Amino acid sequence: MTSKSKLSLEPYKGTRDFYPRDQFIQNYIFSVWKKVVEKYGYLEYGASILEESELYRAKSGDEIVKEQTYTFTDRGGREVTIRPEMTPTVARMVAQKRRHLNFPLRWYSIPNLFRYERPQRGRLREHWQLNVDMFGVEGVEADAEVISTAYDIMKAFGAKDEHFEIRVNNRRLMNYILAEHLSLTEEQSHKASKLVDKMHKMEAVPFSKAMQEILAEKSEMFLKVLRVKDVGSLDPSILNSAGGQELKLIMEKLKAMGIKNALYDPAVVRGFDYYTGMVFEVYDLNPKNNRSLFGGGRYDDLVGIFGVEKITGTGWAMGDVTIRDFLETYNLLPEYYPPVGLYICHLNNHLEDANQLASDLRSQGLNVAVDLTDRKVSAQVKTADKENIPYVLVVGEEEVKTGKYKVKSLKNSTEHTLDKNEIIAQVK
RNA sequence: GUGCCCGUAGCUCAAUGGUAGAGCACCGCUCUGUGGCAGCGGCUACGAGGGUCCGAUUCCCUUCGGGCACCCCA
Repeated sequence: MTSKSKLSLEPYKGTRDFYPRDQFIQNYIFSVWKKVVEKYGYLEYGASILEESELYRAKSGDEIVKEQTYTFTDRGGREVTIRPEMTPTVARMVAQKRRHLNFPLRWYSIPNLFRYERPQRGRLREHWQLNVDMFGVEGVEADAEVISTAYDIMKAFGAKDEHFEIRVNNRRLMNYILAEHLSLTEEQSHKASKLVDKMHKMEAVPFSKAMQEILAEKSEMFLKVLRVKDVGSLDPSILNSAGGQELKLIMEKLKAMGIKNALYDPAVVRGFDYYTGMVFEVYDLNPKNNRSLFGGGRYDDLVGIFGVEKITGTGWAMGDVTIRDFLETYNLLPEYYPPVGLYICHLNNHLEDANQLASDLRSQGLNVAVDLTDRKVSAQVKTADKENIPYVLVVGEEEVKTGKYKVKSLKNSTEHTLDKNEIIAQVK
């Protein structure tokens, strides 16, 4: 305890410190998220980071809770898990108050989530994630709307259609293809799905070969289905299945909404079992960084795990780490600026005057910081410059006498002599 | 959880089995009423522990940290 040098300066493994410039970016990302989803009428909710471990076991199984979450026993003997995702929590909240909530529900949240695993690019132990969900609408209109919110957020960040792609599929359709069209066993379906998930990462030949090993004589038939790029070109029996019709409708709606970079992709599977209908993933199209950014889908049976009547849901989630990487890649992050509009420097014996002026300006709604050091003026101004503060002025004998201040813009080096009211107009 | 690669100053890098240097950044001065430019000066490092060796930043092991791939994907 006495050894000061032993204390680490690093943040805990897989977590980040947010210095003001990092927090600025974080706030920017959050503000874009909020602005867009609130435009669609989504309401913000929140919850504790702690949940009973049982909640995740019911959904994901013992293995995942044990090996990939922060789980501990509290002093009352309860098993507790720090939330690794928000969906079980929101499903719980919806189930609990289902009689008092006004469906359809449009809800969003920006929780921080924790998972215990080895950190790597795009995947840390703590991250923040926008969760957008709609409950109580069974039709594909809800699916199309949630995809549309995802699209609008990408556009609000300044992404162009050619930067990303929305790949859409449907679980019901996939199940039809596997179980009805190909009449596969459970095991074959499972293995084939896992393989399909890797389709875009593999070369065509090894992929076909691997599929052959799983499906034998049926593999060619499946590979043919996987090659279909346009919903309309699907085998009529597939297209006419319930899942096929859903997919067709969603694609039409997205097109009607003016979303041009959405397309059918039979390779979109998504890891979790709880998806029951539409699934989608947003892909980064940068050749150097070709990967899934985020995604979501329809989960009509999830609320039912609480033993209540069926409440349908559809939604998606996007993490701050991956979107930040994406925005950096495309140079879409905003330039840093502090909330301070004016930095007041002062000469000897005029600190009181500087504080008085600051106080007056603050009461008029300006964000003003006073340099409280007795350093020379050049050092004070330099501080303002390094902090990206747009305006600076110096309080001295002359200013106090005349009530006029030389306000300098540090951006373009112009200087104007202004009184208080003029300062307010200028800096605001 | 598995495999491979990496760890020198705040950052990006260099040299070396005989304890290390640059650029940028930072602090100060030139410049006691105004930042950016320039000059001068200053600060800061071999991730940690152990082994081999007369001697280790360099070689070996462990550990911690980082990167990539796999696993998993919430």
